[in-house]
Amino acid sequence: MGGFNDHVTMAGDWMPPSPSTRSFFSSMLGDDVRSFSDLTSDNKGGTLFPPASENNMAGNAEEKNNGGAGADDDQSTNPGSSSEQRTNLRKGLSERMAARAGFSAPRLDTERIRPADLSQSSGMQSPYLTIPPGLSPTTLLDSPVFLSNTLVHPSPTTGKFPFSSGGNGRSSIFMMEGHDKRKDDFFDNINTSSFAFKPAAESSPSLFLGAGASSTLPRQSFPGMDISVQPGNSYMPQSVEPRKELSPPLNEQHDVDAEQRVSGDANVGNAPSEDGYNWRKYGQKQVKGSEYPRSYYKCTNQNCPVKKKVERSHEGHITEIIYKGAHNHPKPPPSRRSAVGSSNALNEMQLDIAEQGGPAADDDPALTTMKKGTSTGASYWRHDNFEVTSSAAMGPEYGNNSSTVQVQGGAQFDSGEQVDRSSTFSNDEDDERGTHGSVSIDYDGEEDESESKRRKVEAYATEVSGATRAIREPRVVVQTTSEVDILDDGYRWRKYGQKVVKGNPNPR
DNA sequence: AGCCTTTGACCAGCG
DNA sequence: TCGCTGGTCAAAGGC
Repeated sequence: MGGFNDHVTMAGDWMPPSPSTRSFFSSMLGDDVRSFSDLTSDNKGGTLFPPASENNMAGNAEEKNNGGAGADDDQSTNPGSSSEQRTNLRKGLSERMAARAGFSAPRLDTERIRPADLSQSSGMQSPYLTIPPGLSPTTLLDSPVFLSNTLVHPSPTTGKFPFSSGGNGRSSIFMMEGHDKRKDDFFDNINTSSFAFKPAAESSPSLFLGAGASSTLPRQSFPGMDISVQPGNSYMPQSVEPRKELSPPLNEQHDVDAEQRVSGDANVGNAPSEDGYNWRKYGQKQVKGSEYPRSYYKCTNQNCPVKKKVERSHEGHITEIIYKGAHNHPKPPPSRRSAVGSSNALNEMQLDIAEQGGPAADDDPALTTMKKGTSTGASYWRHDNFEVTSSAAMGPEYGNNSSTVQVQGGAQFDSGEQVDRSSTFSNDEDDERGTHGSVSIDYDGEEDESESKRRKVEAYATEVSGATRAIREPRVVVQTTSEVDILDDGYRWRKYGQKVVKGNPNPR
C-alpha cells in the first residue's frame, strides 16, 4: 500500500517528529538503526542479525547470507502494492531478510539517532527480550509504565517498569502498522541495540530477561515476543505467552539465544497457557514461509471465541503468537496449567510488576494514554522481540466494556477482561511493506473485516514475522475487529491531533 | 473420566 | 477450475 513510502521517509524522519510515541520511537530507532546499520556494515555478507538468536537464526543463516540480493528486491518491492508485498513475502526468507536489512539501512540516519539510544541501550545487545516465564503479555500491557507514553522513559512516577517505558516506546514503535520491514529491522536492531528504556529497568529485573547482553537496560525490551491481536472478536488476548524466549532472568540475559532457548522458556514445551487462560490445542501445521510449525489453540472457556496461533522454534521458543478475538470471560484462577506458567519467572515478573508497577493499569493514566493509540486499525507494539499488533477494535459485542482491557499499546491484556480495542500506536509510519496493508485493512474497521482480509493480514504478519521471526522472536498479534469501538472503551479521550497518513484515506 | 495433544484429513479462500 | 495454503475437524492416544 501506499504506506511504504511513508515508511521510508519515516526512517529519515524518525528523529524529529512528534513528541509522543514517535519520539520515543525514534529514539529507539536510533538504537535499532544503529545496530542495524552496524550490523549490516560489519556483516555485510550476511549476518545482519545479531548473534544472539543464533538458535533461531541458525536456520536462517543461509538466508542471511543471501541477503544481499534480496535486499534489493525488497526495496523495490516494498513500495509496491500489497500484492507485491505478498509476492515478496513469498520470497525466501533470506531474500526478505536481506531486503529488509538493505532497506532500512540506507534510509536510516543511524548516526544521528544512535547516540541517544546507545547510551541507554548500550547494554542491550541481546536480540531478544525475554520475558520471564510466567510473565504474561497481559501483565506487560498492564504495567503502567508500559502504558504510559513514550515520554515516560523511566517513569519517574511509575517508574519502575522499564518495561513499560519500553512498552511505550516500543509501542509506539511497534505500533507501527507497517512494522514489517521496519519492524523487522527495527526489532532486529532493536533487539540488538535495544531500545532500552533506560531507567526503570532496574526496578523490575525480573521482567526483562532478555537478552541482552546487558542485563540492565535490556529489560525493557521484550525482544522476543510479538504480540498481535487480530480482530476477530475482539476480546483481546489477554496475554502473550512468554514462553521460552521470555524468560531468562536478567542475569541470564546475556546470552540471549542460548539461554532463552534452552532454559528460558520454561513454558516452552507447554501449551501456551502462560497468559492465564486455558487453551486447547486443536491443530498444528507447518505453514509455508514459516520455519516452524504453527499450533492452533482455542480458549477452553465455553463460548469464548478466542483463538491463538503460536509458532515455536524447535527449541520450543515461541517465535510468534497471534491472538484472535477477545476473551469474553475473566481469566480463570490460576490452576493447573496456568499454574505451570505461573511458576515461572513470568509469574514472578508479574508479581514484580504488580509490586513495582504498582498501580493498576486501569487506574493508571498512562494506560489511558496507551489506549489512545488505538485509534486506528492495527497497531503494533513491540518490545524488542516483543511485538504487539492490533487491528481494529473489537466489536462491541464482545468486549465491551472492558474497562481495562486494551490491547496493545495501551492495551492491557488483561486477562480477565476483554480487551476493548486495540490501540494503535501505530505506527503507521512504520510499516513497511505489507504491514500497511494489514493495518489498513483492519483499519477499515469493518466489522467483518472479511476474514480474507484478516487472513491476509495475519498472513502478512506471519510472513513477516516468519521471516524475521527466527531472528526476532516471538510475536504476538492481537487483532480486533473494528476501530470504531475503540473510542467507546469507557475512557475519556482528548484529541490532540489529526493527520492524514499515507495509505490511509481517513485522517488519523 | 476428563482434558489435552497429536496428526491426518477435510474445507474454504485466493490467485 | 485447479492448485496452493491456511485453518479446522475429529479420531486416537496419553496424562
